[in-house]
Amino acid sequence: MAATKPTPDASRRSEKSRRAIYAAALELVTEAGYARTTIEGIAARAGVGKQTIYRWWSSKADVLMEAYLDLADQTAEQTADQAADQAGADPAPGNYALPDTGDLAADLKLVLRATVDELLDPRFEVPSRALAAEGIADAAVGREVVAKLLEPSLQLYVQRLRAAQRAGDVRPDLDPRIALELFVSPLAQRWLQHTAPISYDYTDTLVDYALYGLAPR
Amino acid sequence: MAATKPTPDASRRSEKSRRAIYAAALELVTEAGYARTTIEGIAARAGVGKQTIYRWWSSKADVLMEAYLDLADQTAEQTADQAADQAGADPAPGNYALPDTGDLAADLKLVLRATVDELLDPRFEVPSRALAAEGIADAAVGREVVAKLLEPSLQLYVQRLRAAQRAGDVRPDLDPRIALELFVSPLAQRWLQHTAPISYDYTDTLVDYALYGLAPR
Amino acid sequence: MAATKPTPDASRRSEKSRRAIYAAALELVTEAGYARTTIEGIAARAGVGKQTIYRWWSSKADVLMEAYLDLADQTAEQTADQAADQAGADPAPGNYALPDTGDLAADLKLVLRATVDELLDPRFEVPSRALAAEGIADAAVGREVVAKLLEPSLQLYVQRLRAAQRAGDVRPDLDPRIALELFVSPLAQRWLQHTAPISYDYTDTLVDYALYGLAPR
Amino acid sequence: MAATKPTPDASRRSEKSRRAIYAAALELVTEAGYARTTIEGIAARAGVGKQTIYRWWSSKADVLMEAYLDLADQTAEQTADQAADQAGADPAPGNYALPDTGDLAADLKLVLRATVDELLDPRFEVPSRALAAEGIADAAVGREVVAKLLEPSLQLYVQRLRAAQRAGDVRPDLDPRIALELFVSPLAQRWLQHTAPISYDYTDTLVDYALYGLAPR
DNA sequence: TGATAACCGAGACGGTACGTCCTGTCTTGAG
DNA sequence: CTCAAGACAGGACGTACCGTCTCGGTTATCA
Repeated sequence: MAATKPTPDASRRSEKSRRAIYAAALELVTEAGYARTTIEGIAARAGVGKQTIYRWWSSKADVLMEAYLDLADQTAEQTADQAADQAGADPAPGNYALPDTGDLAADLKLVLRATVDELLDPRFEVPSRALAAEGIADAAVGREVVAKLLEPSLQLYVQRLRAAQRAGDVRPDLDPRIALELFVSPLAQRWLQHTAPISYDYTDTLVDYALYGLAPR
Repeated sequence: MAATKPTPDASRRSEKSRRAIYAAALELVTEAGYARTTIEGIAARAGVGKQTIYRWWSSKADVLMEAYLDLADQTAEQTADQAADQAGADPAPGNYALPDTGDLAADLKLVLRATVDELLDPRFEVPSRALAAEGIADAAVGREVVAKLLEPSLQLYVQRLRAAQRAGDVRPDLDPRIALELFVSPLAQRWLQHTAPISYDYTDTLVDYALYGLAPR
Repeated sequence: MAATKPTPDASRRSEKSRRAIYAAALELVTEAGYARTTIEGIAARAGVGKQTIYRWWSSKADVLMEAYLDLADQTAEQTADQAADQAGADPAPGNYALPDTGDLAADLKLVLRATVDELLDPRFEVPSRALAAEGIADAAVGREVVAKLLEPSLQLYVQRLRAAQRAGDVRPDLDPRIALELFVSPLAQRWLQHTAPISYDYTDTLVDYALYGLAPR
Repeated sequence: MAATKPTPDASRRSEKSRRAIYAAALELVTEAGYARTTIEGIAARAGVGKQTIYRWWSSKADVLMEAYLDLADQTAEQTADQAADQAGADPAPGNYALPDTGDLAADLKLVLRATVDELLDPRFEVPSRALAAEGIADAAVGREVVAKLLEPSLQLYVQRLRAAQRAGDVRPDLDPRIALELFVSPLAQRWLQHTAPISYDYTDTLVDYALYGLAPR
């Protein structure tokens, strides 16, 4: 509630500058990597004074976070528009739920395949990997990354697993927040740390292993 | 193998400086964090010329990597010595295998509980998290981190799971390298990204879920 | 004469703002020095928008110049009022002439002693020194300073010396504009450049040296 | 004596950088003026890191002061060399005394004419005016300017006037330090403040007025 | 008696320079 | 040759002001 700094007046903010800064930040991170991207460089590329960046963002990570969220929002909107063109009215912003066809394994495989696509799309990969790395190194950034990028997606899995529990497809006693990690975390770790390549086959296998366990039946 | 630079003469290297640099690097990373740790700072704290660092290491991450490996080796040696005092001669450096009591679930839970202890020990946590973050941001560092810190540990799980397959405790058709991720990666992600707290209960649960699957039997 | 910019309408100018800007400028210059006085600082102290300053003045030096002239006018008015209270009506603004008692040496010593007083009065010293310095550095400012602050005073000496020439107290062939510099410039230089302290004794000595020369008679 | 900062090691100082900085500072001040000359600009023009300037000098004025002193020394050396070529051995650095031909007026006029030449030489005029202005605005700089540039020259006049007093050409009771100001300060003020042009005629007149006084004989 | 045009406070904006910090290279003198 | 020490060219940091601009909000004539 309380203002800590001279509090800039958001209503007079330059929309043009904001968009130019987002674009410059994403371009530079993609071209040169996060470490070689500088506030000065973003300002220069965006044709903006440095102070305009420092006025509205607290750090390089903060700029990139918002730029990435903006990119994700716009992309989601486009995807939704295309889907709406095909399937009828659905003006909802944000993806609110995982598919539920009744076949849990198939639904999870579908979603994870889409995640693989996204993780391998260079427009998303470079900035989101940079944000993840910065979030690991800096706890404050980490909280933001988890709260705004990671946890919302994970909650969709929680909901889908709860539905599966109600349908009798998942043991009723287990914790969905832990269960989802069995197939999500392995993918995340392979992608983040390059421990091994990721593919549709791999995520399909993860779902099978997780649903039916490692021990023989 | 091949030397690219004027090749420093390793036989004349100052052992004292090397140890002082390791100590300074670990102290500074723990005190101030990786980002605020600088080569100049390490040199000053170690009472060493900057060139001595640049002569033997290629980057801040490289210094910290070796310092951390050295710390881990020394700690492992001490642990081994204590174990040897109790159980007889065992001069082997490095832990070569996971325990195999015949009870796979119990063995995995034991090892994961030890991992939790290590991940929460501040002497290890700060530098290894820094290395992980740097490894995500910088692919070259990432390869080193995976090859020297991560993969060796994972291979121990592969071996234990193969033994379990031979014993009939794990389905014979599944890939151990993927299987191990069901309980290792969730722990890794929670620790790396602070998505949720880690505990003995949590790792025990992971083992149960992974071995017996999410679907009802 | 001709206006180059959108020509502000002087009749609608805010008198309150003008006075607040003068006060703020003089205060800040006195407190912090000319270099650390900024347009933003003056605006903030005066509770005025920056544009109000840029609308009416062309530079920091310009603001200070007017503020100083205003201060000098007001002070002269007060002095004149006091004198008028004692000696009868004299509503004239500005001091029009040096005293002429018939004793040139005494008159000059009196005026120079008053000048010493003014040069050592902190309310005048700081801003006028700042203006002098800026006038030396910047030729445009210099012209203003000389025309508005310096030359008017010097002309009073010219007039008094001309009277002395007519009275036979000064050689008739010499140039009064040069002659006055013999006692005025030394005082100016000592004050401006702190080459040596200034005092009544010093200015008295200057008058004696200048009137009667260095060579023996 | 006591070191206040990490004290750079002067013996390892780069002579090349020092000379490049002097040259760049003088060039920029002459081309663009003191106010538009920046430390960054000097560093860039000299092909030098900014830190190299901040390591050895405390301010822009300090750089320019040393650069100007260096220029003056070198010029004096060249002049002395030329004089020595004509008149025999005279390896003395610095001009130690004013000429003394026995004719005080002639000697003073000669020296003041040389001063006029120097004050109008653009290589000297721009930087020395800048230093004078900065010295008026900033007391610390002012002390340096007076001690290193101004007072040494004035002391030469003191010596010449003392000799004249011994020779009976100047009244024995007067203070040479004040006396010299009668012809030096007017020239200084005209030059500094552009109150009027300076010329040989003008300085000749000053000497005459000062020696023989304003009052009729 | 509104309209309309200015000045006004406020402050965001594109820029420039500041003085500091650190990088990775190079140089010096001691061992 | 290594080493401690640290000067060097370079470049990014985050801050402070510059001078311009735009935004509502008062005035203060004119229609």
